[in-house]
Amino acid sequence: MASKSKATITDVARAAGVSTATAGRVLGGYGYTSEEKKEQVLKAAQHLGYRPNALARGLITGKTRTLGVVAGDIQNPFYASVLRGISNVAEANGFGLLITNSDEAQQKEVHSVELLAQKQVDGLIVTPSDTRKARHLHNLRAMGMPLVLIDRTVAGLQVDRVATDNIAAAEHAVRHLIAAGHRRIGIVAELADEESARLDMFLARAVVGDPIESETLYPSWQRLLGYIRAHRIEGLPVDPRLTLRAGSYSAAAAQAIVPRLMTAPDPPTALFTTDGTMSE
DNA sequence: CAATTTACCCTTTGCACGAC
DNA sequence: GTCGTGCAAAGGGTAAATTG
Repeated sequence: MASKSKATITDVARAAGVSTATAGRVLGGYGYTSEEKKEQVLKAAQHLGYRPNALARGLITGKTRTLGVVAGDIQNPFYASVLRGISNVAEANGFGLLITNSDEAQQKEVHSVELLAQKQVDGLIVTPSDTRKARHLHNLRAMGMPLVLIDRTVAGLQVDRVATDNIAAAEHAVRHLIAAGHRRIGIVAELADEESARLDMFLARAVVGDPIESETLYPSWQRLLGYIRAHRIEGLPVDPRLTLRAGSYSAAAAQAIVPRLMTAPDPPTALFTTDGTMSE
């Protein structure tokens, strides 16, 4: 009798001889209940194999106790460790997680956000794939959806963000290399070819020390900026020929491009990469 | 036949009432 | 006044029933 269709609060209430309200108060842990009824209800629930219906609960409370996460690529070790942390905190607070990949493509990110919003998540954690325009994220805020950005920011979007100071970190790392005696330090960056013109302009400005709006730069550009600033601080020239554009953050992309630099005349004595996966 | 209304899904919660 | 309990409504969307 207990197995056919799933037991509801009504079934438990009937078996325990109480109202659905009382059964609900025991099972949901809200309101007042006597020890006696509590025992009866729990016993009946156990016997019937009752499992709360989160859909119905969410319908009336307006909460799902579920968070949505849009990661770039969960196979990337960076996202894996970020997700691990999110998962730990969510679980400790009684929240579930819905995780999607954007593959760093905004179209997929928009699709993911829409899907998670339809699933009625209570909040979203997103690594925005485009730091300059993100209408869908602005819309989320306008509709009151709690939103936290990871790793990157979006121009004009006032929300909390968890990120590292990429510029300072890169600057620190490169100065460390300089202090160790290196004078020609190569940099392998994710930078794609189609951004080539913008990058050249960016490089030129950074090298002469123009103030740069660095908040909305991609992390790899921020690290490049840190690399350049370290040179400026230490009074070393930046040789553009030492800047390699891998086009992606994969180890394979780095492997394909680094030998060209190392076999050229006057090769670098140290290498700095803008992404952890490339240094493998 | 299309258009509109009703009935449900399952749980939580406001309200009323009785007991202490 | 506080606690314990039950009734009934509500919540968003849709399938089913009813209306014109």
